Amino acid sequence: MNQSIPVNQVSSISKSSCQHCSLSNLCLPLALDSDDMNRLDEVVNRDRIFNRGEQVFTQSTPFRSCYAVKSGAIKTSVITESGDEQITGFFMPGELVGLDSMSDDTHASTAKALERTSVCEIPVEQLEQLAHTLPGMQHHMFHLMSQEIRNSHQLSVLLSKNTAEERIAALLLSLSTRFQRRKLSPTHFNLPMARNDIANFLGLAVETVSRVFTRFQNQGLIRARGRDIELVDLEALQTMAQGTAQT
Amino acid sequence: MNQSIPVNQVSSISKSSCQHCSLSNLCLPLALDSDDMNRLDEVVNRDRIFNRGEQVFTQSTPFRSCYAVKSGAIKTSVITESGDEQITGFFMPGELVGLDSMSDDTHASTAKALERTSVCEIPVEQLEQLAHTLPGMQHHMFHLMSQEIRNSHQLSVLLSKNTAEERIAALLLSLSTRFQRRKLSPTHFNLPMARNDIANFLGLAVETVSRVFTRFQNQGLIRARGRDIELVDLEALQTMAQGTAQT
DNA sequence: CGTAGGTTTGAGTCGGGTCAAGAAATGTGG
DNA sequence: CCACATTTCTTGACCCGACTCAAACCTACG
Repeated sequence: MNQSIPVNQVSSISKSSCQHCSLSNLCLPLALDSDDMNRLDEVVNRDRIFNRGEQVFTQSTPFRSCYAVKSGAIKTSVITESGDEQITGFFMPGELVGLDSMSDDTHASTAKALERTSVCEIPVEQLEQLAHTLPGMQHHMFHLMSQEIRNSHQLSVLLSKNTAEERIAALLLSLSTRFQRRKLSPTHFNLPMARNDIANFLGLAVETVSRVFTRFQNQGLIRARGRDIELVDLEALQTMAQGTAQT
Repeated sequence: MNQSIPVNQVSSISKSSCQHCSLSNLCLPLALDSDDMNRLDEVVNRDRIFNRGEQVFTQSTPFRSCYAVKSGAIKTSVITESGDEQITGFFMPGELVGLDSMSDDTHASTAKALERTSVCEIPVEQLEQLAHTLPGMQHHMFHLMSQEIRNSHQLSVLLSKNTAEERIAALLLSLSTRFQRRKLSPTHFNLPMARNDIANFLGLAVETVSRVFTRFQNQGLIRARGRDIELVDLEALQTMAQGTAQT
């Protein structure tokens, strides 16, 4: 399904570049002119592929790079001392992973591919260097990081104020808008993550997630067959997710 | 209690500066040499005072500045469409407020003084400018922002994985380490916020917070008289808050 | 085709929310 | 400085949403 994005996967033909990447309007170069973009191109390590379940980076290991998702999907999570995992975010094509680690020299979280995923690796050192030389880049980095803060705050709101149904409605809508941003159908898509991951992310038990999905189905809000999801009644979902800004 | 911090409150005598501020090891200048610090000094608008309950900035209003807390305490919160408030953080002296707004030209949250509070106002425009000229400054900004992301992730973990008791233990310990960082007693301090705020922040009902406080008291973990808190059994609190990184 | 994840459904329990009502603390004005 | 008002905090009784435990059912894939 995600394969419909025309990213440069035919690595042999013509060196790929940020300029020609279909995700450039979502990813880093947003504010850069074509000259600056070439500078960015030089430091990016393209064509890194991870299979489902493989770790892109691991909590507490040295922090070297951020990663921009090209295709596929990634989840990030933190492991608590007591050993259990809390998923802190899902990252789709065009989104930048690893910003939470820029305060330290080790990764603050673990990133794992949810499906076969390709990423661009961007060494931090060069990134900071670049941000220093290009004001637009610095501004964009600030932008992305503060966006990340907001997202996390939104998650907190969700976790502390909303019911299971509201949380799930909100997640579905968030995914919907993100698919739309990539010019894909906002009402019919495949979930990149398992029920388990959804439950973990939203602070629920798997069983609860499952129950809510079937409840939504019975109410005619969605149609779900495994990971294949169709949002039937967007309106209803939106009012249900009420005060929940979409990520 | 907080008055013990020798910040420059006698505004008339000698122009105050970042260099002489007792909080400089917590606040912005961390990575700056004295020359750079002078540059910072020039753009900082000192001596802004807010009384308890006054707003430092308001969600959705134009974003112009970040604020470093000099004395007192601030809470930030986001208001959902459905009208209720979610507190996203408490900020103590030496901490920087407003970083979540750097992605937009309007504030992502509202900041309100919990008690009489003095802050340094730092215009963003100049801040970005400064970060651009001073690599150390840029790095420090990245550091602070990613720290903010981590904190927020920690909050998410707390909200989705921990019981009422664990959440409260974690908050108390977080406050404790922050007092300690300022060379104040880590075991005996005044809560800057009301029970209500604690409840809101931790996703609990006020009643629950109250109950847990008295339970802790009965178990001999703390001694609480209103906002006056004494941590009696740090050990026990720490094991209770187990997999919870201290902010 | 068989095994292992992943997903769904049911039954029972409990942590923490809600509602209600005092008790303290804090503020206000005369 | 005191009487009153208002907010904040505490305690109790009750209830419900979501968790746990348990078991069956898919579906993908070697």
